[in-house]
Amino acid sequence: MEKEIQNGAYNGRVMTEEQMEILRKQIAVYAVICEQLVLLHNSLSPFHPFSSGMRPMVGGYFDPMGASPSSSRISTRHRWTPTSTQLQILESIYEEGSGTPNRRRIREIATELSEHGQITETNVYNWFQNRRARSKRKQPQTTTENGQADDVTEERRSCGDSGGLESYEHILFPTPDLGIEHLLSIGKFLES
Amino acid sequence: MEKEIQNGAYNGRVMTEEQMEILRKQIAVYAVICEQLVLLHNSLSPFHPFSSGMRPMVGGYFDPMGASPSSSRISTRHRWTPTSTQLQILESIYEEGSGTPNRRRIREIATELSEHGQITETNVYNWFQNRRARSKRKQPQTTTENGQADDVTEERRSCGDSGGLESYEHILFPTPDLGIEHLLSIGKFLES
DNA sequence: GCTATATGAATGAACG
DNA sequence: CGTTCATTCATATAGC
Repeated sequence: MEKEIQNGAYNGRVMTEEQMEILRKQIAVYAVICEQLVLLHNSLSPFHPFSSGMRPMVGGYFDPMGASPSSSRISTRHRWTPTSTQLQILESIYEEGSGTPNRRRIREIATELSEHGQITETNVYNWFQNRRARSKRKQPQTTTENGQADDVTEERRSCGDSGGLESYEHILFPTPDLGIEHLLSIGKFLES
Repeated sequence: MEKEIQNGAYNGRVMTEEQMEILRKQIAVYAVICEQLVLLHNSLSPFHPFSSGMRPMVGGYFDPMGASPSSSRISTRHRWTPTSTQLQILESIYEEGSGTPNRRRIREIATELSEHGQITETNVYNWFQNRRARSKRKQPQTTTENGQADDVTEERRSCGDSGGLESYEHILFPTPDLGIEHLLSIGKFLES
């Protein structure tokens, strides 16, 4: 079974995939920020806390997306997946022994593969990187085959209590001083 | 995490009443925005909703401010990961355009950042190198043969028509490139 | 439904 | 400095 959403050649939506991804990320960010801000707000303003209206998850507010028409499958395709054709080409190139595709080569490959589906140079780059790393890790048993081969394979998994947002953790304030009025207008818009 | 704000515990904080009011308003606005955004997020990403246990405890490898000091807890991490505070500083320094930090500058930065978490000069050096390299590679991402990188000034890439979302576009697409990451950093910053 | 695995993507560190 | 490696995170798919 293939991915339901495939490469390009489809739209009718007013947002591109990239835009959707940006939207999703920002939403996630704001959601995280909010949690902290509500706490902060309540600690600063004990007289009129937000808790009363702050019941987003359990509903009871007003169902926003319930009746939305286009809410069926908003396509959460964020991760590129090579098509079978692309994979074949990639594999064959990988096996050619040109272990290290240069930047030019990457570009060539990307250009070639773009005829078989949506792809970017970054995708190609990542694919080769991952391919190589994976091969190395899976088959370190060339020389030290028997005996002690299987030491730690999958062990660090236990510590993975990540909050899920680590990879975005690099930056600072979007604008030095985000105007309150601006934010307030947004807030009011959201309320209605 | 606990809020020890409340009365009397002013640790030399210097905020005027006006500033406090501004802060409160911004918090309130963000809280409202968030409420909606959490809903939106859940509708867009049914696989990992924020609803239940939403633990934004992201880079919790070790406590930055030493609330839980000492002990051998911190020895499990091999790769340095900048804390949110460190990242903010690094980003701001990077954006200052100071270009190539000298050894001396590196040392200064490292010294400053060491107050916000474990860091070495090598970390700082690597960070700047990677940051620059990454930025450079980001440009040829566009497959369009537009050529000539569009200079990033203050131009907003508002994509005009976007259904019922046009009112959001100031916040949803603040900058074409590093919008999300900035925002996320705030989220992390607020955690501490 | 849940967890387990595969794999694309992010990023710190190292190499030349 | 540019490129590459190693580790980890994120998520889509599969198996229980």
